[in-house]
Amino acid sequence: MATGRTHRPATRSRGIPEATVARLPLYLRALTALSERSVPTVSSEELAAAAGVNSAKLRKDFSYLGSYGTRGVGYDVEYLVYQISRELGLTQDWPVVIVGIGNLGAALAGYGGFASRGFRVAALIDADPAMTGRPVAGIPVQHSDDLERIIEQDGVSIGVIATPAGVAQQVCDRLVAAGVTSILNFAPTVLSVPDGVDVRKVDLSIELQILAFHEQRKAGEDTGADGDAEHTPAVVPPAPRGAAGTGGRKGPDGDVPAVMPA
Amino acid sequence: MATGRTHRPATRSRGIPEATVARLPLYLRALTALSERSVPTVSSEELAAAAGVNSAKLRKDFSYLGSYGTRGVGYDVEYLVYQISRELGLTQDWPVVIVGIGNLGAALAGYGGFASRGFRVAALIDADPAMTGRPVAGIPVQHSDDLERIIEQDGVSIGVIATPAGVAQQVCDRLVAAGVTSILNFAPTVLSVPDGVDVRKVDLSIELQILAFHEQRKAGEDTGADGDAEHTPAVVPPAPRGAAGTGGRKGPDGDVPAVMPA
DNA sequence: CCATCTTTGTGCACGCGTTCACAAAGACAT
DNA sequence: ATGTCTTTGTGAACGCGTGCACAAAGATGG
Repeated sequence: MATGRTHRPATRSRGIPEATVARLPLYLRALTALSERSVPTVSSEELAAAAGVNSAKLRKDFSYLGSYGTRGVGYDVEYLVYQISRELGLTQDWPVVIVGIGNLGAALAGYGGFASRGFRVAALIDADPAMTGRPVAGIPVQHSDDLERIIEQDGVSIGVIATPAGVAQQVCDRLVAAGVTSILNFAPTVLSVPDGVDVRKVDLSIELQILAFHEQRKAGEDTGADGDAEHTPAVVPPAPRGAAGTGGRKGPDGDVPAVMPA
Repeated sequence: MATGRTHRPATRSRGIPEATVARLPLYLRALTALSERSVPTVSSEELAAAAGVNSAKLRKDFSYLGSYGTRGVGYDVEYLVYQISRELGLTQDWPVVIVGIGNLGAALAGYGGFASRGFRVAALIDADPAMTGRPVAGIPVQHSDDLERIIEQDGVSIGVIATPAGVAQQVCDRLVAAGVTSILNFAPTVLSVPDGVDVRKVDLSIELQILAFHEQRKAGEDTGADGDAEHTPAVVPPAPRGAAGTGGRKGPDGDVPAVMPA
């Protein structure tokens, strides 16, 4: 997955393991699909297959929520949808603000998956005055000067940061100061936040780099060439020290405006 | 984090733990920033702070790559940048195709972080004939009929899926059949792929749901109200069974075109 | 050349997460 | 009512990842 976990030291909230919490949305999605097909019950085996996990893991996950299954039959789909939704807090309305309406911010604003799960885009915020008032995905963009007012007025507790990396920390600080306690960060930076605030990050570049690693390994196995070569001893290591080698100008990252971290 | 790991059973490629691989891009980013500021060396303590991790963890991570540090001094920034880049396979060019040029696909196409790390957008592909030929982020969109030809011709091994969920598996199958062995999936579906193919997924909706869970927990602790209520015994469970309760029509998800999974 | 001080590299212990494997629970048929 | 068969729920073992704490390595100063 492209998700970065937070520093949260595995606080095991309310006895439900973090790993389990991360899978609940997966089960919920699979169950919702079954529900729409009017399937009354599922076995752990079937549901696990649909969610792409091990059936034993799924049963253990559900056991943390309580005993909602019937032996010899399986789980009642509708009931389970309700229980998981409640557990995840999706039975209530969550107003969300998106800060940074560039390519990515706009794409996120137009995402249909928000409303379907109790998330409501309360506001779009951007620092560019030229954007102010312009409707994106049907919602008028507001200027970042009004950030605090918007947060407090609408009681927003979840913020999405889709700004350039350079301003992400500032935006984060303002969000937190205004009362936001959960942040989804798309900017390529490590955000520092006070205790009690959750941060999750989504980083396209990191995902690609991880894929590249495995891809390289696959290729290396075939050729046997450089794949398992010992760390090249001393030959041709790039000029150690000296003036910043690469390019000189600030790299394409460093404050990427658009999508994800580098 | 918004990243979903694959089913890969912790294959520990080449002796480097998967968890370490996932952090290397983080270190690399921090090191690149230092390099641009012409900082010659860093201690594990400093670098760890910049990357947002524990210093012991960082040292252990680096120990898997070899002994690149100097006791009493720290790590040579340039040298480490080179070593990590090489380890991640970023010293070579990785052509990437993006399939599904909707809001998200377009945002991804315009992402500057690609080129900076050896990733090159080789092609944008969409099934809508109206899109064909239209330039997005300076690259003309090609029709999905040509998918196989493009993959083989450019030797593409990494594919990004940003299509609606409904067609994601088909697209995935075609990509794999054409030779792609690494996939980054933004569609809200569990993709099944043959052995040897890596899949990572990015799912906005899941991230938000995880945040909502913790958010609810925080709120529950304060009021003490519903926060720790036992799973409501038998009262008011939503109509178990019966015609698909919710709406009837296919939900807003199910084949979300835009951004991420539900 | 020796002493001191800094910082790496790692052995070890601990805890979370995963998986196996099975007993218990209940549906269903007779 | 009883037996059989299916499927859950979970105890226990295992493995990975994390973090502590320290010895070894090397720089630096006298």
